[in-house]
Amino acid sequence: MTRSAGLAGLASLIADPTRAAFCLALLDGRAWTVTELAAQAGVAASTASEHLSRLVDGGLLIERRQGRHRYLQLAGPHVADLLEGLAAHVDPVAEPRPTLRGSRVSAALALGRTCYDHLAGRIGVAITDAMADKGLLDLANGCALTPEGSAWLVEGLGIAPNRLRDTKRPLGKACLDWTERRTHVAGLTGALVCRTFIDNAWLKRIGSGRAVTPTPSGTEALRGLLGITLSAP
Amino acid sequence: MTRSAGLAGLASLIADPTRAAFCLALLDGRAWTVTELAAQAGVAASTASEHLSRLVDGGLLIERRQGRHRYLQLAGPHVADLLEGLAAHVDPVAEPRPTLRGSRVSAALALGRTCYDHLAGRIGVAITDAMADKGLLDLANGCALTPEGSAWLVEGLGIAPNRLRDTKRPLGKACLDWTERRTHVAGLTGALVCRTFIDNAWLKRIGSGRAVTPTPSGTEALRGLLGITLSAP
DNA sequence: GAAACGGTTCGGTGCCCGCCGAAGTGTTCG
DNA sequence: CGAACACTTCGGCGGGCACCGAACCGTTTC
Repeated sequence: MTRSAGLAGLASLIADPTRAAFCLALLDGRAWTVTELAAQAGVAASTASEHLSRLVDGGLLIERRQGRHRYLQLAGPHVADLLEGLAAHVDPVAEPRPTLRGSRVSAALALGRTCYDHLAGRIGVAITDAMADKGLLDLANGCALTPEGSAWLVEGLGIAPNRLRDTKRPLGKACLDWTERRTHVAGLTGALVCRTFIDNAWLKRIGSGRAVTPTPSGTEALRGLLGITLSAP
Repeated sequence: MTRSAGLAGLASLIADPTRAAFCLALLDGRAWTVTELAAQAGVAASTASEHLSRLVDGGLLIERRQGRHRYLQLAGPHVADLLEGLAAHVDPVAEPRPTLRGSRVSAALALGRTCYDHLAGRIGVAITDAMADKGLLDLANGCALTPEGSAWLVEGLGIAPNRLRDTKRPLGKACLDWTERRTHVAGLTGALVCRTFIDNAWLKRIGSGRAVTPTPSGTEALRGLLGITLSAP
């Protein structure tokens, strides 16, 4: 009885279209302000403020107050997993008709973007496929990291071995992409790969958005490490 | 925009306490009638009927009409995964104070039960732990099935190798148990193990409920195959 | 200090939805 | 055939909540 109330309470946080829009926007892992989110969802700032307070109270978001701004972001990888899991079960929805300006934006997003703390888009899928081909990931097992995969992260990417001993998070985890309709690697492995690529300046963010694009050294690294050559957009 | 509406629509199906109670009851994988679910949730049959129609329309449940009965069950493993994922994120809730009759029922459930199509409770956790100890599962990787695990399913449990080539479902998958607060193996592996134990009459259902208990031959099989000796309840 | 800005609080409005009981349909059983 | 049963449909009631604009508070800028 009380258990169903808890489940319903959690679901009701996401059951409003405006709050759902906030959650989807925040899935890029960055921190947004109240006004930005209000504009994104098309509601008044007062409405957004109330919704966001509910999401914070419900534990889905955390807030960081700074001057006259209030920055909001997802409360952690578990929330991102939760939202991804839900979003993956939404039946294939009618795509909004493409606009001229919209298609340029979505072309950049389709090439590569952050999905919370890992990579998605064509780049994310290509990395996943290449790692699976080399026996580093086991796609039949929910993108599990193989022993060879652990070794590759350490020797190929230069990740400290103790970084792989996260007690809570699964090493490899499948995340369903909604532009490619393909799974790509998330979990601790996805986060470490993304972080390495950004830290090494192999990928850089476009503007203030979540889209990312390879730098020249990144294009080289993708080919050298994984044999990936991205086709033109 | 339309994407957030889809996400909100899916969440709103679970956002009602009565519908959430239905979903939790159906998580045992069996088919229930409208009247049974209405009694379980404490609402009128007419109310339950309307709720259940919504859940069917939303794709979470499927129905099978048979005579004057309407049997309802989860639409598939993906729905069970979805609900498990949500339920796992509900913050540790105040346990309902135990009643005398209730404690006997929950003792049986705590020992062993079906959780959709795999095993949960102390039996489910014990099997998972034993398989991990023998190197058949990789707990750090989301309960992924190792190559040794595949071989064990075929040679130890007598499962046909082609049964392991399910294109869609992950082989191993972690499922969080809410009585043990421990992960246990789900996914295709969990389903095959559960099915083998039931088919071999190593476990039998208690009454019409979802609780299961080992038979004498099952106690023997648990010790012989995995070295498991269950302590008294 | 004044003006601009980001955010919050507060009334008020309208809509949606969960609930029930009563009446109706179809099935089973005697 | 009639009674019991499982379920559905309908009307009506009540509560909750998403939304907005206006007023207000604190910060930044000029």
